Amino acid sequence: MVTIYDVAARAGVSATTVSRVLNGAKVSAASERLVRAAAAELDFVPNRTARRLRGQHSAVIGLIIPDIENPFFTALARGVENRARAAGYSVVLCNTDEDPEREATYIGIALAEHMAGVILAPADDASDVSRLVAHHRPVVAVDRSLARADVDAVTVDNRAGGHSAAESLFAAGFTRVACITGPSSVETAQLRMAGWRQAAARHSGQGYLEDLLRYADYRVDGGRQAMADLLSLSEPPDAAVVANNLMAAGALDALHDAGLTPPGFGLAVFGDLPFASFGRRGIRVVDVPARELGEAAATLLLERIDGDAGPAKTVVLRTREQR
Amino acid sequence: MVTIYDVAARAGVSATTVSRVLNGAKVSAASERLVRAAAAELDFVPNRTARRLRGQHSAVIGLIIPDIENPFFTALARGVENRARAAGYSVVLCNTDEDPEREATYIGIALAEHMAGVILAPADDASDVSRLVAHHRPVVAVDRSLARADVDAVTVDNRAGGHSAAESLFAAGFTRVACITGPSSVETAQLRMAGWRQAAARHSGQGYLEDLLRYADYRVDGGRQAMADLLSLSEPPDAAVVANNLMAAGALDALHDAGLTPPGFGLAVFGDLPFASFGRRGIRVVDVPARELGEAAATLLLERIDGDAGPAKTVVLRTREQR
DNA sequence: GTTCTTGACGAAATCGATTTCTTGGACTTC
DNA sequence: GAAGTCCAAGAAATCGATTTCGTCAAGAAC
Repeated sequence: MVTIYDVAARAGVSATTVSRVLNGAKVSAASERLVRAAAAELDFVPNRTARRLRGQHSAVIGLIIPDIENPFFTALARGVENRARAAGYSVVLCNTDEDPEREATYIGIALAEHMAGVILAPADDASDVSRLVAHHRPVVAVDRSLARADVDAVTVDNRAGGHSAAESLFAAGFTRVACITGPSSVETAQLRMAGWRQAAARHSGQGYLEDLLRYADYRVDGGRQAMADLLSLSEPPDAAVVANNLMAAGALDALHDAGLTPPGFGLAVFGDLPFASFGRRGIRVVDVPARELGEAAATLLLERIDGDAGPAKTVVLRTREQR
Repeated sequence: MVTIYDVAARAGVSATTVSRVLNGAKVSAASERLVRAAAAELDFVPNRTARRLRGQHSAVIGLIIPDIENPFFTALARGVENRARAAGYSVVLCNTDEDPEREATYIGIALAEHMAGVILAPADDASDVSRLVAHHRPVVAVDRSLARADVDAVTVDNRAGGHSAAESLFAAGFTRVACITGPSSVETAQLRMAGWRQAAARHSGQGYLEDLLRYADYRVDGGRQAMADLLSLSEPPDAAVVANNLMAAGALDALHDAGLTPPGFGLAVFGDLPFASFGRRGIRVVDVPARELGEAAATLLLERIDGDAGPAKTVVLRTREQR
């Protein structure tokens, strides 16, 4: 292992001088040349661990997401990374698999690693960031807010999105518009459903509302089963609002099995279906700006890292209906 | 910041004893109780930075991938993570966007952070891991091998996969089987194409081979354009082997525009098309075991970290044709 | 010529946990 | 009861970079 002492010895100066060269402090041109030459010859790599121990800060941001295989979260990660990189920070991605225990583990790691801050897409309402808050480590919640903690958050207007999705299906002439939403313990699932419910109640009264509502799990298989179940009703729906991209893939599969396809059967989906443009024709997509969510969260976090101590903010981004 | 000295003072013991309790060394039951109580009361979190500086090793594995939005690589990441977690390591995901410069930056970070090892899905043939090798840091290449470096690698039998994909299309009665492959500078693109070429030459002579071969960029738009281009030939193909999942999504789109769909038009694809099962019907998928690739790479890396100093190995996983 | 300023640079303290080396007391053994 | 053994636990060194403080010499000011 090459240390600054090795470099110093080789250059015939002190470790202090080497450190100064590395960090751009004032040093004579001659010393600087000697040090740079010695560092290059020895292929010296400064030890970040030592630097961090001394400096007490880390230039690393932790990003904790529930499902790395969901394109929504990878797009979000991309947004975080873009913004963080521009500010000189690296991003460490942690995948919890929707498991609160793994989430807690990663929060512990973020603490112990002295990461500059954490962006968390909470697994569910029970997510506990109190340890981060107690240690004054900046936190931003993204996608879902944390009801129980007073931290910054970035979300989208889920209710409005659900409402306009349902409205546009009614406007297109569909009359029995169902809803497949996520787990009832998840905020986004509740809000998107609430938007649908409001539109559906207006257009067709309270009558069939509960019949056409299904809570699933935000996964492909859950969407498939929910749609199959809806189609088996004696009076099946002729359209549906689906609350996320994965369930929509499953729902499409179930429709296909029943010989139905959009736009014959009306379908409005929260979030894009990447790599599926060929199968997406005729579907109404409520665009959830994943990358922008990530960018906004990173911006908030960087402000906190820079010392902003104001009260917690929530940023709400607009959803937009495509086609 | 709470340190072990604070805990020690509170418990009325020395820092040494606190450290021993934390690391499971022999300590009297009474001391252990005191220390644990004090640590809990103070919400003590051991500083990993200090621990790492002293211990000289980090329990963090770097995983460098070219495109975090490609499900192939996220599945691979999942495999790495599973294996690494089981062995007590954390995984840090780094996304290079196919940019060799960003790749070099992350390799530098891996060095400076003293990560235990690095798993690299190389951006292209020019990837330079010589700095890692020079510092004796374990490296495993995955998906693509590194011709110029003598390091462990995990790949799939790309040539055999390309061959059997083409063969199965011929066997199904198609006669003009095209190939859309990746950049000519990328090993997997060359090998998959070579497998197709071998089968195509046998079934139909050398005649039209070059007419039906297109080099694209492993991205959705590239696949769309290549397929559109092939379909505009005076004698268009009736089937195609597509060398990765993203290009296949684009190709399907182009087919759809031309009013063609599998299985009427034969399509064999390397890699799965997640979230697109509804549109995948009739497509032959050459299953690239992404997760298993990641697991195998992690296994190799962990062996190296544990001190295995044998000569470089290459592990080749079998592809499997689905349906 | 003496005092003051300025600038370059080195010695040593520091960050927090681990580890080696010691110490002191309890317990055996003959 | 003296010598030897064992064990818990503390003092201090250690990891590698940064930073404070101090030194020394060259040039400025009077």
